[in-house]
Amino acid sequence: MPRSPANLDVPLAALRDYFARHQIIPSITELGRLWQISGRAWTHQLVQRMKHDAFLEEGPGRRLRPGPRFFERGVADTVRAGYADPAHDATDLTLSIDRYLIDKPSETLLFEVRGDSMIDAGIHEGDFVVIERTRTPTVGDTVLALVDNALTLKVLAEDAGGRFLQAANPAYEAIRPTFALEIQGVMVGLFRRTKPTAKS
Amino acid sequence: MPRSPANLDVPLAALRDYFARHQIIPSITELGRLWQISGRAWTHQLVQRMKHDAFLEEGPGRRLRPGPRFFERGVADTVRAGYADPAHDATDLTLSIDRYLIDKPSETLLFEVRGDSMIDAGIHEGDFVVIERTRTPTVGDTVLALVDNALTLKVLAEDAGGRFLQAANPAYEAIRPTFALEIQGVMVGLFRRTKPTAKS
DNA sequence: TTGTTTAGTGAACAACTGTTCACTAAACAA
DNA sequence: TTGTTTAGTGAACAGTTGTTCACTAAACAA
Repeated sequence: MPRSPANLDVPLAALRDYFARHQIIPSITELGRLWQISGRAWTHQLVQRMKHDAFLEEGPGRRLRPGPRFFERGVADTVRAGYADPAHDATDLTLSIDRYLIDKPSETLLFEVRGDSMIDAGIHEGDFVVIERTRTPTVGDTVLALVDNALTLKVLAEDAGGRFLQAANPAYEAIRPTFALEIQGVMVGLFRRTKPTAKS
Repeated sequence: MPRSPANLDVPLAALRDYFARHQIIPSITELGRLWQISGRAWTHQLVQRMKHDAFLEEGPGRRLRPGPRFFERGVADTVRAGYADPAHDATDLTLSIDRYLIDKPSETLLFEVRGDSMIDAGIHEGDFVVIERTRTPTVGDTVLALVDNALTLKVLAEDAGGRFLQAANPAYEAIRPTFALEIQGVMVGLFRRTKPTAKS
C-alpha cells in the first residue's frame, strides 16, 4: 500500500515562519498552540512525521532542530492557470539555498564584495561571494587573491607574459604579480539581498 | 565600584562550538555538563549573565536562543598574517544563507531568471531570484509580474501614463499593461552558482 | 451495511525544566 | 583580624517536557 500524502504542508509553513521569527523549534505544547491542536498526542504525531521526512531532527537532550529539508523551497518557473502558486507548484523542484551554493562547508568561505571592479560580471558592491578555498584555479575563473595585503576578487587570466589578474570593468587595469599570485580560493557562487524601498 | 569583568569567555567559547555543532542552545542541565559544573544553580547564574550581556536571549517557552552578540567576531575584512582565515573572515551569516535571504518563508518563492532583460541590474540568465509575494510593490522595486501568461522580472516604473514595467536593459522596450498590472511579488534577493571550468 | 484509515481529543506517566534558597570555600581589601 | 565579593555546591519547588494509552469522529472503500 502506498504511503498516503499526509498533508504536512500547512503546519510546516507555519513552523517555518515561526522559526524565521524566533530561531527556535518550540516544544510540543507550543507547537500545538501554533497549529491550534488541542491534544498533545496529535501534535506529537505530526512532529514524528516531520522527523521521518527529515524536516526536523532530534538534537541532544531531545531538543528539536531543523532537519536537512527544513530550508527547502519550491521553485516557480511556469505559470499554472495564469497564477503562480508556491504551495501547489508546477515543478516539484525544491532547493535549499545553502545546499545549492555550498558543496564543502569546511572549505568554503564568504566574502563581502567592495568596489565595482567586477560589475560586468554582475558582481556588485555589497554582494556576498562564495569562495571554495581548495579548488585549483583555472584561467577564466573568478578568484579571491591577495593584492597589496588586501583581499580582492578578480578574473584569472593568462597571456604570453604569464598569469595575471583582470577586473571585469574596463576602468581597471590588469594586475601583474611581482612574484607569484597569492590565490586564496575560487568563486563558486554569489548572493545578495536587495532592499525594496520600504520594509514591510 | 565597577562591575568586575566576570570571565564568560571560556564558557562562551565552548557554547559557540556547541551551537556550531548542534544549532541548538541546550538546557541548563546540559550546559552544566558542557561547562563541567556540578550545581545547576551556578550554571543558571552564568546563563543569566550571558542574557544580561546579550549573548543569549530568551525565546518563547523559556527556551534559550543566541542573542545579538552571540555571533560577534573580531575584525573581519582585514587580512591576518597575509592569510585569509575562514574562521575569522566569514561574518555571522556563516550560519545560513537561507536565513539571510528569506524573512517570511511561507510568503517567499524562488524564480529562475530567463533572458538578459535585467542584465544592467546584475541579474543574469540562470540566476535565482527571491520573491516575497505579500510585500506591496513600490515604484522602483524589481517585481515578478505576469505578462502574456508568463512570469517575468522587471522594474516597476511610473510616469504620466501610469505604472508600467521596465527592463534593466536598453534593448528592451517598456511594457504597458492593457488593464492592470498583475504583480506576483517583489524581489528581495538573488543568488547564483558560478561554475568553475572543472567540477572538483 | 461493515471495515479500515486518518484526524483528533484527553488523561496519565516519569523525567526533566528553570528557579530559588541555604550553604561553603577561596580570594582579597581594610 | 574582620568583612565583602566571587565562585561553586546540593537540595527542593512547582511547572513543563515528550511519550503512551484508550477513546471518539469523520471519511471512504468494499
